[in-house]
Amino acid sequence: MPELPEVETVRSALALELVGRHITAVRGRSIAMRRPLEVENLRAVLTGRRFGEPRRRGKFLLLDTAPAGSLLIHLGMSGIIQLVPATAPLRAHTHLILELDDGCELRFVDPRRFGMAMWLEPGDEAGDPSLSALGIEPLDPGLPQSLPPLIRNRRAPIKSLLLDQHLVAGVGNIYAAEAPWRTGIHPRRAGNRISVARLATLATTLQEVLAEAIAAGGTTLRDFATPDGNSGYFAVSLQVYGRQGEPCVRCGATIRAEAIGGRMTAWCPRCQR
DNA sequence: CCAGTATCCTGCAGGC
DNA sequence: TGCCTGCAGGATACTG
Repeated sequence: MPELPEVETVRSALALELVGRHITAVRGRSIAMRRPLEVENLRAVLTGRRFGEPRRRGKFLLLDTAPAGSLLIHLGMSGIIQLVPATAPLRAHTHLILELDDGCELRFVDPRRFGMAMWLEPGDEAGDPSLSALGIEPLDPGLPQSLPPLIRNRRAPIKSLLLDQHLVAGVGNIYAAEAPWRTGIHPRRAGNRISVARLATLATTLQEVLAEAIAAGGTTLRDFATPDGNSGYFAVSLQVYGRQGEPCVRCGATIRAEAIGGRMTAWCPRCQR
């Protein structure tokens, strides 16, 4: 379940190793994913192209190529990108393989198929429904300013609002639990019942958590067997997520968990209000 | 417009 | 041990 930090870690790893590589062949099998994986189309358009600097928008990865155009990738919740020698054993559920001019392969693996990989023409980026609807980048320095007005008139639980990619792009279930815990805000608290000052603090805290996770990921990730999926969530200690039944590391109360907006959410009943 | 729920898919945990 | 059930999770379509 890659969130923004994992995607950013993949991006920076690819920035080191993928830029300048030519795509010599494209293999795979067209299957249904979040958006249909169309291998024929990808082969036609990608073969012979050269990778440029990879970008990230929310949890989307944009692998720009020359001449213009991008491979748009979302890792869903079980997606993995591997940059490995062509001789490396194939993992199960490897849906797309790009052969490169240096004997390596860029592989897209995704057992649960919640992810996607599709071609994006140069002009299509603004018109793409997924990308154009995305909200603010959480790491944008302006977040503490721009987040409060978006939350203040909403009645949904803050946890659900943080997950809404139209508001902030890239926050997933883990950090939507961690940031409120750090700030002492109850995940069920309605957006319009949180003061502007607290929302600004929440925004700053969110940025801190994400930054720590990215920093930790950068050190975790050495080869580009990239987020190994299993390598788990960066060493960044998750302090509430998944800790239901255990003592709160801040106050000792027992961490609770319930579904909020259909997503499992853990919180401390004592220090989150 | 907004809030809440069902849906896709597989791996894994838990129960018997 | 092994089978079966149920659940997790991101984005989105849909319902009220």
